[in-house]
Amino acid sequence: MAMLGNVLHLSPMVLATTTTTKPSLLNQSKCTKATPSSLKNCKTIDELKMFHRSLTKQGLDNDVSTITKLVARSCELGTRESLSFAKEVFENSESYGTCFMYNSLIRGYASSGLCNEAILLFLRMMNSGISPDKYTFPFGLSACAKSRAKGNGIQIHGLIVKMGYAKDLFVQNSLVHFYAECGELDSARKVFDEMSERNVVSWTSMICGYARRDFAKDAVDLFFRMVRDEEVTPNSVTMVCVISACAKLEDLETGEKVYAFIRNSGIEVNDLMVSALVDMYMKCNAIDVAKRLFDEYGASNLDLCNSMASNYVRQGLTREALGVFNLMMDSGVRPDRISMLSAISSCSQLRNILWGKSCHGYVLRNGFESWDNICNALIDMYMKCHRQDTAFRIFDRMSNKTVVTWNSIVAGYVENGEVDAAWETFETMPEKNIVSWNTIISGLVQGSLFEEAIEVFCSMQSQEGVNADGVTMMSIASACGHLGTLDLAKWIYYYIEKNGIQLDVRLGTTLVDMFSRCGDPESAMSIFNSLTNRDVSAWTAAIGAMAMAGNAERAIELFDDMIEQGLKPDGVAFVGALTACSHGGLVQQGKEIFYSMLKLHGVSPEDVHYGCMVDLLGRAGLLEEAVQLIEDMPMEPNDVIWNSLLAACRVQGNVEMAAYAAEKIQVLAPERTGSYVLLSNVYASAGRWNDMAKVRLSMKEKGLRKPPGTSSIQIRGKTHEFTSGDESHPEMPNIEAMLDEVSQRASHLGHVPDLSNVLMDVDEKEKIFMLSRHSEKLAMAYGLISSNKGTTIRIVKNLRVCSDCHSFAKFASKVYNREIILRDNNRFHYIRQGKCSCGDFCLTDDDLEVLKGCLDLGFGFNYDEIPALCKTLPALELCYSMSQKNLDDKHTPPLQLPIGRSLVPSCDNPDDVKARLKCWAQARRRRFQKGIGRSEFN
DNA sequence: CTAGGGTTAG
Repeated sequence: MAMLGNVLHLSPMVLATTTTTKPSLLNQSKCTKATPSSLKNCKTIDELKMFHRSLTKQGLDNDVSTITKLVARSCELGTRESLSFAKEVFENSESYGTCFMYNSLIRGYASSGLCNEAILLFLRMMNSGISPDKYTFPFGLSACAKSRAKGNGIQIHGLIVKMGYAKDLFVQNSLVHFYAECGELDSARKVFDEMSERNVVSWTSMICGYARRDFAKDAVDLFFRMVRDEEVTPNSVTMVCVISACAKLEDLETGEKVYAFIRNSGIEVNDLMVSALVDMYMKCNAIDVAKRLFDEYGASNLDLCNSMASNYVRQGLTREALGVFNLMMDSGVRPDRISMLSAISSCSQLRNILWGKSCHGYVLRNGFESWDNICNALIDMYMKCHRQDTAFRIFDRMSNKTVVTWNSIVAGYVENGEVDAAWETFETMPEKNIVSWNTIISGLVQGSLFEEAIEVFCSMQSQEGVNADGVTMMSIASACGHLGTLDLAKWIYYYIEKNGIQLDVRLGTTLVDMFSRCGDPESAMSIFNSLTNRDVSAWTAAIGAMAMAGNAERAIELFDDMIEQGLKPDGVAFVGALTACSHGGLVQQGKEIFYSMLKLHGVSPEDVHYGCMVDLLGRAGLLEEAVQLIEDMPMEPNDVIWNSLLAACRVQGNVEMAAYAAEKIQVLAPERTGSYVLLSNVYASAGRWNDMAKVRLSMKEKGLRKPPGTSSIQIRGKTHEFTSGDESHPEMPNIEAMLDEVSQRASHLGHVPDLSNVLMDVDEKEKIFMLSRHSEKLAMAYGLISSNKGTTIRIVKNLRVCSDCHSFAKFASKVYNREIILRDNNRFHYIRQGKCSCGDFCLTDDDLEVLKGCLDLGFGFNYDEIPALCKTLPALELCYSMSQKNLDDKHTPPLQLPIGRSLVPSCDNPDDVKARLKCWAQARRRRFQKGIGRSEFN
């Protein structure tokens, strides 16, 4: 990613020799006599500074060899301060201008991860007329390899050939390493194959190249070729690479073989190898073996601790990770920045802001904040702990500038002779990279701040040098799915294609989910069909898409296909299948799937699965069975389960059971407002106004309020959000006119407003008005007037859509010939031609017979108020056509019967409703037989 | 010259 300008065309200004800066003041009294050999004892930057001071005092500061070692030592410490000091010493001694000095600093910068600076130095050296030696190229290439500066590395390769170093073994080795690191394994292999002579390093570089990319198998193969066929003796570095390849492959067998090889060949097991072995055992899930090794080699090995801790974090064993961390501190090992990454990540997973902050403090005290990955980990931690402001502060302080921008800024400073400023430019906060942006965006998505996430994504677009990757798009697609905006979904898909972002299974799965949540199951399925290597989550997303679209049969087919393909369904997949059954009213299949979970697939049903079953049985009117299931649950039923039962009671109109369920919820989750609202709905439907008032009063006493319902609709890229009774929209007069028109036409078709949806103690007229101003109605009316004729209207609602608005949508779809897709917090409603895909409030053929009779007797009805009878789709259309005919027939106008609240308000038992309706149906048949009545129903 | 462990997603 770091691409500096063309080596040969770099502005000479950048390369201008800089003047000296003054060394910082030091505590002179503490100076001891410095000799080149005492350098080894310098462990801190202060000691190094003291050493330098002492050198200067003794007049030894022009000993090139010592100065170079000092520079190298200082670089090794790897803090900003130490590198700055190294640079200072370097600038002071530049009069010596040796190749050796340059080599040392280039290497220092490269090994500290400051590759851009290293490359700049390399370029500066090339342009200053100092001839490089065979060491300069490897150092320069190492910097290019680390920062993946492919272009610069290729240019250096050109220079190598031009200057006649192409046959040098060391240089060739570096080229192999560079190409492998940049993912150009073919080029690396070409250099490797053409070498006339190879040493361990050549082999190791190539093996490591394979191991680091996704060719771990090739790495292992090459290793065995090296030791068996070529009889080259590996060293510890080779072994570390091979072990890590086994770790990647999660191949314990080969790993153990390699370990045996090490013991037989007498290679000394060093700390790094132990770390690699521990890592390998951890990744192969042999935690106990890893732990044994860890205990054996002790906690004083920093690398080993880091390896152990990071593996614990990866497996979500955060407490164990922090335990390792504490152990380190106890044994006096100072955690480095790699340790801190694990530590911060643990705090982030634990959402422990207190420990997180103390990690941040440690980071600041040690100067680790100059590393981008440390900053990114901190941003993640603060985001997950809901300290968005702090996260953003760190994020904003990170540099926006790319290397190219840096180059020109530095050039400008150098031109004006502002050398300090030029170097300071490199000492700003680390560059914001794609991970930083991804961390912020995903943090916002996880905090349900979806619009904000998309906003940040948009501002990222204007950042030069930062390009969205698969991870970015997963977060953005997830945000889009929550917002339900199809236009955005389409744009996201287009964006991914246009920018050539690799569509792997994970991203593909997110897109399937996104399209299905945006009400476009066709696109969801076409993406699913295009995916190769589908895993269980991909299938689950497709099952969910079909379930949400109301196509339960297809969902179950997919579920069966998945099993047939040999994939093992997991808990989430079962939730998808059971939800499909529940929404499609497939009681028998749902039961079969539920009971097959443990028996056939070895997946223990969790509370969510019981919730699905309660939902399934409840919707089908099998309340007793649902209660029985709850009682048989092996775990304590939670509030979600009771809420499923309560919702079923609402549909079935079972007051007593509703009250029982609500009571349970109020104990388990007193803050759950929805249960009060549902219960008061049940009472209202049953006409038990006193009980309803009591529920509302107790809500008030507890200070609970029904969250405001909001509905949004996108018109020409702009989102319009409505709340209930909201009159702020500029087009309100037109919206109101439209609302009146729809409700008038609906009432002509026999629709009676379902006032039980109004939980207010007001008179009937007021109720009718309040009902007519529900947010989803406002959004629909606005959609009808402001979008083109015949286009689909898409609404997203935060709460569950009320039954009256559901009816309203069906009438509107029929009358205005519009497809309406309504998404609420429960499911999707695809409404076309007066019918809805959701499966609720729809009738079976059997029920239809009953309803025909009902109509025939002159009862108008409210589609949504026929509980227990409502299952299938085609029925609704028939009902519609019947009521249409009813309307046309002057002799049987729609009757205004006491059905506003419920068809049979006093009746708690759905079977009674059914029985009564059946009587009517029989009456109708008798009339037909006598030749009275209308024959078009046959 | 070559080296394990590292941040973001679900």
